[in-house]
Amino acid sequence: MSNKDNKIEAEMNRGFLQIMVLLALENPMYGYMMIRFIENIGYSVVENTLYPMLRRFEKNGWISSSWDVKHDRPKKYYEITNEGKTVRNKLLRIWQKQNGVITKLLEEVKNG
Amino acid sequence: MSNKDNKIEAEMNRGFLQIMVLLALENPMYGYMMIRFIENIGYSVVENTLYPMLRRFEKNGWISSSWDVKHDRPKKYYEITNEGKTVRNKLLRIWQKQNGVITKLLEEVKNG
DNA sequence: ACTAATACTGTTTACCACACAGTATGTCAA
DNA sequence: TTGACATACTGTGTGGTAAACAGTATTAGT
Repeated sequence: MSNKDNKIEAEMNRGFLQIMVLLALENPMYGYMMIRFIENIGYSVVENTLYPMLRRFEKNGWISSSWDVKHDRPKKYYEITNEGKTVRNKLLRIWQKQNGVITKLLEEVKNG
Repeated sequence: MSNKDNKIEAEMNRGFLQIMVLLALENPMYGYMMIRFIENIGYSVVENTLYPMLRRFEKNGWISSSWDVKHDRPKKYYEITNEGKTVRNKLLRIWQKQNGVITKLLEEVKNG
């Protein structure tokens, strides 16, 4: 059951995580930093989800990266591109539409 | 590109569609009826997404079904179960949490 | 020296949205 | 009366992604 619950949450993360990451990368950030950033705002992502996602987004041209090798360990900073912003806005519009549908249906459920 | 966009929307539907269907099935409905119902509230699902989903949910015990063979074509009516309502509420809590995160991040983006 | 935190890469699995394909009945206009 | 369209469902295959599992290497604290 806890197993099935994890599956549910994984499904819920699809779509949402993409928006969250694209919004977060309005400010440059590297992977590990983002994991903690996300925890600070009350959510969580695991490494094995976030890192492949960042590589995928870069491949898509939605974000760009640059290595910071000046301070201690090398850090790969990512930042959203203009194309990424376009995608982000598109995703946000879909999200808001979906949120409207949910709100509407919820009201109907409440009002019997 | 339009191809990639479709993929994005497919991803956005994961999670959301589950909530929408579980909310809609507060009132008994059969598949085809739900497709039109969803269109009426300003969204859309294709048959090949909805029908397998309904079968899956029934297998999970989230919804139950019964055939209506009295009127013209046979219709498979589905309805949410108590277990389904528990799942639905869980999904809604996740959705609202995610919505909170997005709202928060959006404000930060707007405020520079 | 050892442990934990930091910061990343690589491979594999399970699941799902949707495309593609098919079956069968009911309705209505030319 | 036939042919198109709506209704109502089932079945199979594909591609993309979250997350499990696994590994590498550096730095900080004890």
